[in-house]
Amino acid sequence: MTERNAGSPSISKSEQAYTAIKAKILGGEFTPGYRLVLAALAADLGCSVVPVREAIRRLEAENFVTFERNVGATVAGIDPTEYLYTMQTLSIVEGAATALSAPLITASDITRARAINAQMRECLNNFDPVRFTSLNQQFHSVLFENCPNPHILDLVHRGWNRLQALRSSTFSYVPGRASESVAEHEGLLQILESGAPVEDIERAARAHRASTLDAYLARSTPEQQAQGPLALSY
Amino acid sequence: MTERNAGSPSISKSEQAYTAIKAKILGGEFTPGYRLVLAALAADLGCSVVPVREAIRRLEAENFVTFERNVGATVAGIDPTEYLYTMQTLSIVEGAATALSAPLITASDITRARAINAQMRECLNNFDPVRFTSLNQQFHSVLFENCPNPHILDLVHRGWNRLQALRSSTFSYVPGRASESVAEHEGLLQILESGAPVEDIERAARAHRASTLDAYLARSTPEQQAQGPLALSY
DNA sequence: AGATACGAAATCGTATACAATCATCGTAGT
DNA sequence: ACTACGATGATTGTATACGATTTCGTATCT
Repeated sequence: MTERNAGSPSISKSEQAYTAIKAKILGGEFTPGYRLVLAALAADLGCSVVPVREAIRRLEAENFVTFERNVGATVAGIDPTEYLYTMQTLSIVEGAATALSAPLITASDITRARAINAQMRECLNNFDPVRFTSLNQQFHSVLFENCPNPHILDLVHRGWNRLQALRSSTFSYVPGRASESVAEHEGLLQILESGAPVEDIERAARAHRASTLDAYLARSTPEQQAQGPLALSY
Repeated sequence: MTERNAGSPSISKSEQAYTAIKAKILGGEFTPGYRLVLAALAADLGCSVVPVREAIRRLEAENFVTFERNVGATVAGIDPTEYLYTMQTLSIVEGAATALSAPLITASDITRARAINAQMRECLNNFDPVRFTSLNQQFHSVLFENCPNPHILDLVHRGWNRLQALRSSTFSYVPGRASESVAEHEGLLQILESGAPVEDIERAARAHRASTLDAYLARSTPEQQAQGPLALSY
């Protein structure tokens, strides 16, 4: 038997670099505007610059970094409107993913989601934002992971990643929003159980995200609020 | 004054490679399944393999090619369901982009779109698919280019690119669909002129794409038709 | 003092070289 | 005849080297 990867990498440096840099962006270690210097990253990762370049170009194509010729890469999303745009985009693709998943969802899925939401409710006392966010993602994953269209699912995942990057750097949590969110989750589950038409499910999923955005906007500057019709939930 | 780029490139080989390869994919020269060999591409482009690698990783992040470690890259989308998924995704993001553009659209935009649609109508005799497709893209551009959310706009553009790649390789045009399309365009314009609520506009934009998909499905195999609830237009 | 021109340091861009890995095909053994 | 195995060629993965470009500090001129 040909023993594959006997302790040796089998995972390319390029992949390692991609994962490591992305993790640092998502984790908030590299905040928006941070300058990504090839040589420094390479030294940090213990490899040469070539794999790092590849990783950065990939991250660029995923809109996690911006790149300028002969100048270099910086972590994207320094603009506060970025959060608005990301949330809006996510509301659309997540709404669609949830709607497309709905016909395929099982009773056991619903039970699982409800259990997660119960944990979120418990989590409201001694509020731990990290745990709450993780549970929130798990909850929504149950609702949209059945989506048969891989492209849409991919867009949803990218949106969540992007959101995580923005959250761990610039944007803070809105007090009181967490408990609202838990309540809305229960509403979503009931709509799903009732076998409502997909249109209603999409509308509800969108509205859920839109109200998170509204909660944020309510505390933000008038200029941001005047960004035009951003909600797109009916 | 420092003369910038005096005849010299100023555009990187990496960028050239990216553009060239993407163009060949979109143009149908590299059809789905085509094996992209680094050395061959590099020789073709007159550069070394490093820029080509970067270009390919970027194309991978945009889902134009699939990549396997130590094996290489192949042009993506060989699966016929790919067309369904792409159309569905596009119906969602384009619907949203059109709806978000609607409040910002001007009377002159409408006039311009109507002129383009008139050219499409003329084009129906002596049907030229390439010209028709180009006009079609121009028409829809007018309707969604005002979208204030750059992320969504980017997704729409990617969708159109992806569609073009699929069209120029595997999928053919559905006879008779073109004239239907022109008629639907006029309907869209009237809804926009009437100042209908964004919800209606989004619905109409989705439905327009959905009916193109339906026309395709009507001639395809039963297995594809049984792919589940793909329409998501109400 | 302010603006401009110059130069050095930092950084990116790409070619080349070589190691690592995988696919193919021929050969030996059953 | 068929399968297991090993050599060979093709292709990818990465390091290093060096040229190209930008940036920024400094000196010079007005």
